Amino acid sequence: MQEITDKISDAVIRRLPGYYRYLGILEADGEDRVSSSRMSEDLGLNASQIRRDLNCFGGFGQQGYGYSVGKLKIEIERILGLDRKYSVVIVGAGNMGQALVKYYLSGKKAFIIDKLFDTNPDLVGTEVAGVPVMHLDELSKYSADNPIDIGVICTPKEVAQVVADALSKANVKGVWNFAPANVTVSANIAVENIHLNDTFRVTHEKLVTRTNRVNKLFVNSL
Amino acid sequence: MQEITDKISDAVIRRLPGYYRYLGILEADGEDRVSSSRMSEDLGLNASQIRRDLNCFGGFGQQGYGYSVGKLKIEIERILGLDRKYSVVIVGAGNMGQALVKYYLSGKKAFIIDKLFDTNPDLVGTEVAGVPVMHLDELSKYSADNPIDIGVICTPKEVAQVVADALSKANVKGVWNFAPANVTVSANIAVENIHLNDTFRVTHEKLVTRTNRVNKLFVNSL
DNA sequence: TAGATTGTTAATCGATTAACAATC
DNA sequence: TAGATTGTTAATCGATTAACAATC
Repeated sequence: MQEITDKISDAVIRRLPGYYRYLGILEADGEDRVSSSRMSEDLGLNASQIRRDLNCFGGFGQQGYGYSVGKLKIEIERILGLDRKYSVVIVGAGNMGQALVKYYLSGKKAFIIDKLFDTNPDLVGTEVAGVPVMHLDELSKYSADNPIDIGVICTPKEVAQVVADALSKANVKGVWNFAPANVTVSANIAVENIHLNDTFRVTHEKLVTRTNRVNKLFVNSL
Repeated sequence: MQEITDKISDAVIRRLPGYYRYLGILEADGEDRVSSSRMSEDLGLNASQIRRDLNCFGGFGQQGYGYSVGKLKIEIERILGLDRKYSVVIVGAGNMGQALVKYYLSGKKAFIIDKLFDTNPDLVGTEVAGVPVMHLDELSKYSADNPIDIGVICTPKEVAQVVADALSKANVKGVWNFAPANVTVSANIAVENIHLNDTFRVTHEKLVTRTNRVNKLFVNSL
């Protein structure tokens, strides 16, 4: 495994998924190579910045040629850890849990959704897109036999922390929390509080700000 | 309306929702005042940075006292534009659309979800948490009589751009796109491509990186 | 080879932090 | 008033951009 150094900044890491998505589009279009200046145009980023970003992880490019789309995509996939497989369980088989299964995580080969967990008797025993829904009480027993990499919380916020504790006991290695409340776990578990709510707020602020630059009338009428 | 200047950086704006959420918690706990040093401890940010952030918008604090929780919360609410009301329609009444209605946008007084739109005959004519589901073909007529501030795309990615075009024609002022594909609209409409997928990737990268700092064994075993 | 484009250094720009005078 | 804490300036730090030598 490649040594992950602390010197790669969050600013760089935040841009990687965008590069990855872009390279996927190029690949689908049958493009073999891409230069930093082409990427710069398409992504609206400075070409120097792109070269510098990609160089954080090693020299993927070739002078006079540019970058190989396929090779670069594979490298970024590796950096993002998407070349591995992760066992995922989702707690909460409501709309958000189901949306993740059917819509956002389906077809992502890195993330294998093994089980959904819920307490609703109408849902326990059913399947969502082929993924069985078990009762939350069975999580502990299940995890004893089936190591879980990532536990996803898609419950109402009132029970988010309780579920986080249950996931901790189930020895998950990371937690993605989609409930609109912060949860805490012990320091050896990675946790990401996603706060979709904040997205709305930031989004909206961006809306006002960005629009303001374009057309002041619009802001005032909004 | 307060003049929105261009000099407020994205870095500051990204922190505002966190301040807002934190102040809500303090308020619920019955706290009247808070100092930048207390916020610094609780939020893990530098106290200077917090004071500087809050000062971008005017002097909300008082020397020797700190900040009034209630007043500061109202100020940030105003800055984020959450003191207004926005007419929202959601296109796509599947799991993600329903999750937004029932789970993430319910109880947010700034965002009024007027209608859901879908093409599925099983859904058209039903209600989701009291919000009627109309056929997408009716969007144009509906919007002629009912101005829409924000159109939300919760469809499969294959139709995201078509829906974005329909929303443009319906004269929405902003678009939130939850489909995992970029959509483009004319420059006078604000668009936010949310890319929940990227959240997973970044999240996961953070997971690996952060954990690496804590416990190298963990990374290697993951 | 000549042209193109990277990798990388140096310059710039912006954001964070420290320090402290202002002031409640 | 004295103590506390902001608002703000100055110092530091880090990220972005420009420029160009290295090199394919």
